[in-house]
This record gives sequence, C-alpha cells and structure tokens, in this order.
Amino acid sequence: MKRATIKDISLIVGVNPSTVSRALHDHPDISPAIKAEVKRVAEELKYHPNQMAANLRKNRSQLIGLIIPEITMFFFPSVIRGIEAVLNEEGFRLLVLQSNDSLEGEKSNLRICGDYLVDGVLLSLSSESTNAAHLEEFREMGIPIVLFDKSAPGADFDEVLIDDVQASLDCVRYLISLGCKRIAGLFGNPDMVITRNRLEGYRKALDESADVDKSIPPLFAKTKEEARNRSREWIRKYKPDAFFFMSDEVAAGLLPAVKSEKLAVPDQCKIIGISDGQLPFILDPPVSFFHHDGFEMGQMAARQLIHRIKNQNDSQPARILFQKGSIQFLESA
Amino acid sequence: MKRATIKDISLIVGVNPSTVSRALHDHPDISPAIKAEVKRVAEELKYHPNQMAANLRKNRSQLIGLIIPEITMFFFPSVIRGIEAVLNEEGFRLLVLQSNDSLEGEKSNLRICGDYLVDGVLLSLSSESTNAAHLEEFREMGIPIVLFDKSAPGADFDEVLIDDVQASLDCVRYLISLGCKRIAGLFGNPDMVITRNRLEGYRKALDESADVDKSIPPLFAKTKEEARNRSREWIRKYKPDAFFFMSDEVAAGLLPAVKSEKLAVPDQCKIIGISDGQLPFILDPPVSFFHHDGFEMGQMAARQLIHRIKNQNDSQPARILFQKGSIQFLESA
DNA sequence: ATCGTTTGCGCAACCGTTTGCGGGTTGAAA
DNA sequence: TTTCAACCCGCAAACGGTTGCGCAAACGAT
Repeated sequence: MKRATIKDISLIVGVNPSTVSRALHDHPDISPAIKAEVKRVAEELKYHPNQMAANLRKNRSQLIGLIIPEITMFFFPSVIRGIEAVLNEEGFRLLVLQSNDSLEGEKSNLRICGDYLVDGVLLSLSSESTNAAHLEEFREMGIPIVLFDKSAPGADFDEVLIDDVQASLDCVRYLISLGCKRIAGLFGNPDMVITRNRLEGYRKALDESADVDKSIPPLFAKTKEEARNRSREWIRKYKPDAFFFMSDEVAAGLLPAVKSEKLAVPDQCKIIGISDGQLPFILDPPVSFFHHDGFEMGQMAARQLIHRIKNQNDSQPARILFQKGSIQFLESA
Repeated sequence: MKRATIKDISLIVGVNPSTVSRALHDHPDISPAIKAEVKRVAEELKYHPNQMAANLRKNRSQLIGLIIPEITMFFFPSVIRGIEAVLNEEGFRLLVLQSNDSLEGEKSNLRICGDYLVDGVLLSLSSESTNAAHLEEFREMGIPIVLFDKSAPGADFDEVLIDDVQASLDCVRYLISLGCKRIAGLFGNPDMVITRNRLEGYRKALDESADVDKSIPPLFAKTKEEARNRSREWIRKYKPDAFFFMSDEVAAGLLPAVKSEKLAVPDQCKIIGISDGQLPFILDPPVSFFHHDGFEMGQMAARQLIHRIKNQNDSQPARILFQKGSIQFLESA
C-alpha cells in the first residue's frame, strides 16, 4: 500500500489538489462542506502529508539540528529531554549529530544541517572551536544558531549559559567558609572556555582568602578514566582537605579515587562541584553541588531558538545566563 | 547569500541541469571534461545538494528514526553512540524521538517517521507495547524496523537482543556458586517483556539449587528513585545476602540503599547484575556485572537495519542474540 | 436590471533534484 | 559508402505539496 497523497484525495472528492491542501489547512477560502468532505476522505485514506515535499516547497523543514561533542551519560541526556519537551510542542523534530569534539566534525555537522534545511541549530561547541568563525557562513544562510553550555569568545550568537565563574566561585567560597585550607580543583579539557571560566572562579575564590593554600595545581582530565587514574597520585602528593569538581564527568572519576585513598567524606575532606544533579545521588558519598540543570538548559536553549526562528532579526543576539543560583547540600558537612 | 543550486551551476557551465546532476554523481554518460568543469564550479559556489529535493525525488531520506522510551543517563547514550558510529559511515542521519514510554507516543513517533520518509526505524519498545500490532501498518509502507533491547512477543521483525534469560541466569548462578542463600532480585517495570525474561532467568537459577531461599519477593521499580526508596524497607525485611539487579537504572537506586543499610560489600552481601558497564566503575562499591554493551548493541542494530534497507526482502526477520558472554568482576568477591 | 463585492475554487508555476528516453555526433567495422 | 555502435548530452516529466492569481457564480445594494 502506497501512502495516500493529496492527489488521491482530490480525485476522490473531485476537487483540485490545491483545494485539498487549503482545506486541510483550514484556509478561509474553502467552504465548510468541502473542508469536511476532504478531511473525511483524508482520514479514511490515513493521509499524512509528505514532509519532504512540503519542506521543499516552503524551504524549511521543521527540523532542528543538535550538535554536541559527544553524547555520554553526563548532562546531555538531560539536555535532550529538555529540548524535546519544548520542540515537540512546536512540531519540531530533532536531528542529533556528534562532532566528536572536533572542529572538522562540527563543520561537517553544520553542513549536514544546511543540506537538510534545518530551521535552526542548537550547538554546544567542541573543544577545538576556539572561535566562531566557522559559524558565520551559516548565519549568512539565515539559519539561526543558539549556543548552549559551551561558547567561544566573541561569538555573536544567542547563547544560553550558566555563569561559570560565579558558580565555581560560590562552590569554592562555600568550602572556604567551612574552614578548608587545601582546596584542590579538578577540571576538564583545559582548551575549553568553560574550563577556563570555571577555573577562574575557583582561583578567584582562593585569592579572596589569605590563609588558604594556593599551591595545589589544578588537575585537568578529559575523561572520567583520566580523572580517576590521575587523581590518586594527585591526592597523595597534595593531601587536599577539599575538592572542587567542575563537572559530573570528572566527579565520576574523582570519587572512586577519593574512596581508594581512604579519605573520609566529609570528615577528612569536603567535596563540592558543578553538576546536573543526577550523579550526586548515585555517588558515594553523596556530594554537594551547584545545580547546573541540563533539562532546564535544554528547554531554555530550545525556546530561544524557536523565538529566533519566528522573528529572525528582531534584536541583537541574546546572552542568557541562568542559574538555579543555590547550592544543594547532600553531605552532612 | 542564497544556497547555490544545480541550476546555478548549469547556467555558469552552460549545460543542462541534468548534466550537472549526472556529472556530480560521476555518471558514465558525462565526459571527463564536463565533469571536471562542473565540479570546479560546484566547489567555487560551495554547492551542496538540497537533501529535501533529492529525497523527495528519490522517495527516501537518508534518515533513520530512533524511537526510545526516554533518554536517560543509562544505556541509551551508549546505544546512540554505537548507532551513529555505523550510520555516519553510511551517510545516514539520526532522528531521535522519545515515546515517553507510552504506546500513543510510540505510534505518534512512528507517524512522524513516516512523514519524514525515514529509510528505517530503530525501535526500543515502550512498556505499554505488549505486542507489535501497531508496527504492521508501518511494514506495509515498506519501511524496515529493527527492534532492539526491548521486544514483544510475536513481533515478526528484525530483533537485536541479548539473551535476557541466560544473562540473569548466569549472574544468579554465580551468586549461588559463591554460597549465597538469600538472593534478592531487583527489577524494572514488570510490564516489560525484558523484565519478565530477566525475572525468569533469576527464578530458574534459584530453582536449580535446593538450599537457596526462594521466598524473597522480587522488587519492581520503574525509576531509580523508586528503587532507592523501596529498597531500604525490602532489605530490612528480608535481609538478603546477595542482590541481582536487572539494569543500571535500578542498580543506581539499589547501591545507595545498601550503603545506608550499612551492608558491607562483598562481606555481608554480594551484588551482581546486568549493566552497560559504565556505572559499575562509578558506583561504590564497584559491582560485578554481566556486560550488556549499549555501544555494541547500537552498532549491531544499525548494521542490521542498513542491511535490511539495502536488501528489503532477502530473508526472514532475523533474531540476533548477542552477548559478551562473560561476567566482569569488579568486587574482590 | 445593473453594478460591485464577496465567496469559493481551479490553473499553473514553483521548490531542487533525479532519471527515462531520445537524438545528434563520432568512430569503427563491413 | 553504408551501418551500427558507442558516446554525450538535452528535454521534460516526474516527486508531493503550496500559493499567487484569476475567474465564475452568488449575493447584496442601488
């Protein structure tokens, strides 16, 4: 059984295909009688419009491209749920693409988005994307881009971010307020702006206090495995009394290392960091965290993109900083 | 700047659009000279084919629909990586859709797949999909479906699964071989076939042994939160000396409960289950697991689907059971 | 009865690419 | 010189839906 087309309906009802199209879209030019009949037949034939055809004609696709470095168990599943929650209501579909954290991959994915006439792109930059030059030609084609979570300096696009500096600042200040003196910072890929910002917040907090040790070098780990492996030695060498982790991924490596070094939490060391909020309930011990909610960020990014799609050039690029603001405490610290 | 089209190229080169199309596809009818010139101009104009137009004409889309109940941090991120690894090589793109674990959502997603002319669907059934009746009309449209991870009885489609019964059987047998007598089983949504099968393996293993306690009721939890909340009471009431968990999701709820009940692992109780293999390295204590690799399953499902797309009716539906086969031991048990 | 307006629908072009067919040109074989 | 393949390329019709424009019928007002 082939799919029914508008033509099939038009033949049965005895009207022109254009009339069928208008009837199905409730165009005022069409009489109620014909509308009813067309819809009845459409129902009967289980007619569904061929999106490709409609898209070709309308020069849009109702597709949104999502480009992320790599989909892991951390953060992005929440983000995708948030995005889809918003997009589905608006009738958009999600094309998921991974850049493999490379600039080339990102470019290639952007091209794919162009080829499929996506109506907009949600983009979390790769660590190799130190600027936004490769996005410019995309802008020329009139396809809106919203950057989220990971941006780049001078990127003149809509952005949805948390205040990375402030978030880590808050976390480390909290550790200092507990009396911690040797606060170790665990970070991700040092090439990324997000890492630099969170590092900045960490350092700023340390600098505020006269009597904390500032000699412990931050540890940079690109994967949770690397975080776990290198954490042990780091811990042994510097004997921290507190840890700040910048993401769930590195936290997932840190905790096992802390355990294997027999550091009691929170008695011997406190741990806090920035997290999507799922892992802290799974990890042992539960760690406190600055709530960086992926679901919410996904929603906001999607909303901003849809807004931008509906009114292309109504305003300057928006820089949306959002934050739950508060730190959630799970340890008994 | 508008996108360049084949027509633009044809005007510059001075040939017919059809010649341009053939030249770009290295059709043997076109002379090397024209091919070179066409490609040069295409390059110059940064030409990229409009997929929508090509798809409409060719009546396919190079799109694959992925329908899953819900994307969480468990399992599906790995699966998606596996799928994309295969699809990208073949030039397919992935449309990710969530059914919200409902039959209606699944149907709706299938319709969307049809509207976008997807070339195939990868489907992990919702818990409400107790049969595959709603997939039949899809088959009539000639769109191949590959079910993975979660199937239904009597589903006459390609399936990529692990041997759920055998996997849990192996796990529980192992616990018995360690001398465990009070083995508690923690499961997910009892409506799902996958749960029933894993429960069956669990029970079968228990039945093989005369002196194990068979009176501990299995605990069914649909979310990790439910697993955590209800585990405590369950543990207190039945004092198990071992646990079998059927998935990462319930394991993520179980472990904190075990910890809070002060059960030492593996001294006071052993824990083993079926896992994607990421969480066990994060959880404390690390638990042993039957490796149910999402990445690999994603790859296999994608390969099977592509095979089916390329030769539609070459054979009966395949039922691919795969397993790493071995249990990985992380505890010192 | 006449004029003007609204109502309701058809005509045909169009979106960009693909593809069956046909035909002109060139070359070699008979 | 005729014949018949290749060899190359253009023509035009698709794919299915959308939309500007035009026109006839129906209606109201004068």
